[in-house]
This record gives sequence, structure tokens and C-alpha cells, in this order.
Amino acid sequence: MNFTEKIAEGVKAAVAKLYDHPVDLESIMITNTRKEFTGDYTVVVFPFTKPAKKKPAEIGQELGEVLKADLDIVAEFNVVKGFLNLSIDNKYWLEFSRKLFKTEQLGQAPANGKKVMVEFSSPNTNKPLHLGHIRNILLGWSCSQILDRAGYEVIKTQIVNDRGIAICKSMLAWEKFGAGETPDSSGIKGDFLAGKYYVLFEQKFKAEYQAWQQTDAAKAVFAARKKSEQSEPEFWKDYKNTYFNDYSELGKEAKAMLLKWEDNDPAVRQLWSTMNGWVYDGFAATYKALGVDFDKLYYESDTYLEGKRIIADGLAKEVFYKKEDGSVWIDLESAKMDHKLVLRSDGTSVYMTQDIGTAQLRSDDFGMDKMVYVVGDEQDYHFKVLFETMKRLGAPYAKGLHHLSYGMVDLPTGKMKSREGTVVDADELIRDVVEVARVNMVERNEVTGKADEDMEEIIRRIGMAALKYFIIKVNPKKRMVFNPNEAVDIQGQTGPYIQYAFVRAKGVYEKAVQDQINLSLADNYSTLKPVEKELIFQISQYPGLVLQAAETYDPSLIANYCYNLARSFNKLWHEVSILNAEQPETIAYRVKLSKLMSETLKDGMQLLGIEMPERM
RNA sequence: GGCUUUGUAGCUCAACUGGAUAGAGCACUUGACUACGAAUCAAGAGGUUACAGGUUCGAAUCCUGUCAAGGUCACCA
Repeated sequence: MNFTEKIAEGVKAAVAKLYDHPVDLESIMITNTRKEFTGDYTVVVFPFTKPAKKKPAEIGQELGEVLKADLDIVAEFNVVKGFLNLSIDNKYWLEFSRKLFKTEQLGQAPANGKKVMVEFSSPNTNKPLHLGHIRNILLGWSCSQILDRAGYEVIKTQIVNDRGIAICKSMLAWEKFGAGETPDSSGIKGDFLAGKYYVLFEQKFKAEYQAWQQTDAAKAVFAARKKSEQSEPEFWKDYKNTYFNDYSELGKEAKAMLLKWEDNDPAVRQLWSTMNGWVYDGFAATYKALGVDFDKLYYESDTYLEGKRIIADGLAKEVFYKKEDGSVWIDLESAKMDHKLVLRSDGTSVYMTQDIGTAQLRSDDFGMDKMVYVVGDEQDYHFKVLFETMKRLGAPYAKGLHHLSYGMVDLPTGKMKSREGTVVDADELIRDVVEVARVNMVERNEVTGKADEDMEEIIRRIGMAALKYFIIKVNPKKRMVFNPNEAVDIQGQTGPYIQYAFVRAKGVYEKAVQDQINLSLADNYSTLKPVEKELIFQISQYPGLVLQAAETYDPSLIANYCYNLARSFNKLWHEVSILNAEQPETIAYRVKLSKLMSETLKDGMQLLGIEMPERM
């Protein structure tokens, strides 16, 4: 048992003894003592003022005396206002740390027999990945690592939005204007090439739309607008989709292509799989650079039919209802939501249809207990509706569905907008951060004069750590600001800072092994300085933190923890000497402590998808 | 407009889920390198936690209202 639990038990017994009052363990508030006070743990005594009918300070004094007498771990206590600060006997800290030294995999929870599926990335196949995807991918990857460590069997997946009008736009533009260009012939990465034609389509469409606005037909449409106060530019902006669907030549062609696709037209299907193939190759390269992979991919083109089948079933079970025009809806008013369309009047599927089908297919494949969707917060409502719908359909995993909703990544100038060309490309960003790491490394090497063939990998790890840590340290639900023009920090609360603490600690341990220092002498160490205790204390928090991060789906907890741990170690580093300590048992103890610290850091950072360099 | 999320130092973020004097980093000022590595450490300055009420021993955190920013309310995905 850990100290907190022992103290809680002690407080429970003491309150019963002193005030004849039962308290349950969960309601006892025990916090870590703030560093401006002496002590390790603090019991908040305010809750006991009612049953005890005494002043907080008095209760604290009485409780403290009983705890000191009854609990051998409590060495000293002091009372400040309503706070009872307890100091744990050094003896127990030492005993505790020796236990930690022997632990194999700190933080690895035993398997809980449950399966969880984590869906992340899920890009459209008409353009390359950007900064927003990076946040998504890092969150999803990190979450799956954390859940794995918390004892779940994890399946990493994504839904590839490989069909629909968007990809048809790219295909059409390529067919009309591409002149047979391929990634090989042009040297352009596949996802960028598809993106190029998507943009080209939008440009051609925009030109067509603007020309049309001058026609008499358009003028009649504008004159007949409902909101008479609306200005012409505003109206045309709102009208764009209607124009695309009802008037546009290009729109007509794109939609015709979509219909051919749905009819399995061989030529269209051929072009579709060719262009998607280019895109997948491009994505694969980006995923590799980010160090992530997936266990199973789902393609929208495969799942939308399953969705339609489930809608038909649900219609029979009266989960859904059909309107006169043939469209199918679900009434969620009893759950304080609206009516939502699940199937168009022409029988074709919508977004919701596909998600319903995908969920069912996944359950058929894996029988998961939980599923986490890593998707931006603009889709909060969509997932509320989806989860409620799955519940009503009676899916056994419905209550295990979770939307890991995260805020957008903003630029200092505001939102990223593809139309304004402010989208930060993922590949480019990765190249840039590694380049910053390289420049720094070169500067350092001019001083130290060391360089070798492993350097390239070390530089890559440092650059990626800087980028990943910057993004993952922010609480997912908050919007975050990223300035691509400023180099990603490598000093202070950053990935490289944590890597540096790791490299130091690891270096000390390796040197100790090389010098054949007798590490078993650590058992004789008995003094224990505050900086050492602080480190043990923090390391002891790690397993609980992993579980908390898993429960809250929040990798930023781990990120902030790693920083604090690294900071404590750096502090210790400056305050005391490790290999040059006076007593052999002190050296041995500190070496072991450094090793434990470095292993914990490495593990924590691995959960964030950040690799540690051997040297820096 | 309805619903919803977020407002914390100049900037980027914390705050153990209601606990003590709201903490870090960057930037700024000042000290500490003969490598157990200074990508570090120590110190200084920087705050009416958007605003106004309320709840209680105690509020950045919970409730109400106001203001600001974002999202959403498609037979788009």
C-alpha cells in the first residue's frame, strides 16, 4: 500500500476514535504538502469541524498526535490553520525507493481483458496532411499507448474518407487538365499531387461561378433572394453550394463522375484507385515520419453499405422513421437533440449512415468494449447524435463510445484557411523542426568538436521531440496557438529539455557500470536528502498518473509530468554530486535513482510518441 | 437567435477536479561552466484568474447573469 492510503486509513480510525464519527475513505482529502511548508502529505481537516465541534487547528493537533502515535510511517507533524502536515519517516522513503528499484515495468497495469479501439487521423484523400492532422495523430497515438499501458488491448484504426464528391473533384481536374501527370513523372509526392488538382478544380469552379454571376439567369436568382438586406457578395457566398448542385457545368461533371463511381464504372474506378493510391503512398511517408502506424484501416467505400443495412433494420424496429419523400430520420428530442437525417430521400447515405455502419463493422471484426474517436470539436454534436443513435439501436458497446474532442490549432493570425493559403503543411513542418535541431547541434559541435554518423538520427529525434511535445503538452480540449514562423522552442518546458535530463541520467548510470561501481551498496544509504525524496515521490506518482491519463484520455497529463520529473532531476544534478559523492553507498544509491528516473522518463515520453536519444 | 466550448503574467501553457501566499517556460534583468554534459541551475521582476453577483470554513474551479472569442444548428464530409 502507498503512503496516502495508509494515512487515509489512519485518519479514518483516528476520527472514529476521537470524535466517534464514521468517515468514508474517499471523502478524506489528502494532498501533497506545498513546498513552502514542512511535511510530505497534508490532511485537510475542515471537513471534520462539524462532527468534532472544535476549531480546525485544534482538530489538526489532536489528529496529528494520534496519527504520530498510531502510524509508524509518520515521523513528525505540524498544523497550519486547517491543514495537518505529516512527514514520513525517511526510513520508509528509503524502503519504498528500494522497492521501486526492483520494479520491472513501472506504470504497466495488468491486462484488464478489455478491448478498446482508437480511431484517429482519418483524412480525406484529396489533400496532404497539415498541422491540424498532426495534433489529431499525436493525440490518437498517445492515447492508444496510454490505454495499452493501462491494461487495455488496443486496436489503432482510422476511417479513410476515400469516396464522395471531393475526390471526384480531384479526379475530374486531373482528367481534364492533368495531361497524364503522375508522382513519378512530376516528382511530386502523391498526396500533394492529388491536392494540386483539388485546388485546380476549385479555381476553375470559382472562375466559372464568377462568370455565371454576370448572366441574366444569375441576376434573376439574386433578385429573387429571400433575405432582401443581404449584399451581393454575401449572397453569392451562401449560394455557392446551390450553384454547384443546380447550375455548374463542372459541378455537373463531378456529380456525374460520382454516380459512375457508385455504378462501378470501370474507368472511373480505375482512376479513383490510381489517384487514391498516390495519396496513400504520400500519407504513409508522413505517418512514418511521425512514427505512427495503424492496426486496421476502414474505408468509407466499404462501410457505407453496412450503414444502409442497419438503417433498414432500425426502421423495422422503429428506431428511425420515414418521411413521405422517402428520407429516413431519427427523433432525438427526448434526449434534448433534434431530428436528424440518416438516409437521403434518394436512398443514398450521409455521414451519419457511414459512421453507424463503420461502428457495427468494427464490432463484428473485434468485439471491442470501448471505442475512442479522435475528432475535432466542431463535430461534438455529430458524435452526441451518433452515440445516442447507437444506444437506441441496442449496440452492446454503445456506452463505451467516447469522442476525444480537441480544439483547433490556430496560427497567431487566426484560423488556418486553405483558401488563404495559410495551412501549415505537415511534411514541411517536420522538415523545419529537424532543421532547427540540426542548426543547434552544429553550433554545439563547433564548441565540443564531436560528430559522427549517428548524429542524423539524434537530430531527428530532438527535432521531433520539440514539435511533438509542444503540441501534446496542451490539454486536448483547448484551442492552441502555433506560430510556424518562430522556431519551436528547445529550451525550457520542451521535449529536448526532457531528453537532456534523460541523457544525463543515462550517462551517469553507464559510466557507473563502466567503472564497475558496486551498486548493491545502495542498500546501506540512510540519509536521504530532500531533493532525492522529491524525485522518489514523483516517480511513485507515475503509475497512478498513467491510469488517470487513460481514464480522462488526456496525454497532456503525462507530458506535464515528464517535464516536472526532468526538472526535479536537473535540480538534484546541480545540488548534489552523483559519481563524486563522498560515500560509496551514496554514489550507489544516486546512480540507481538516476537509472530509475531515466527509465520512467523514457517510458512516459514513449507514451507520447517521443523517442529518447542516447546522446545529445 | 437556440445549444455548446473556451477566457489565468506581454506570449505559450499549468494548477492533483472545491484547499494554504494561483505555478512553469519563453521574452526581460542578474549570478553560476576545468564535462558526473550550462539544451542546465539559482535569483529578480511580471496577476483584481474577462466582469458582476451568489453558494461556504475556503472559489480560477460550482451556480446565475453580462461581455469577448470559437464551434454547431445541411438530403456536405
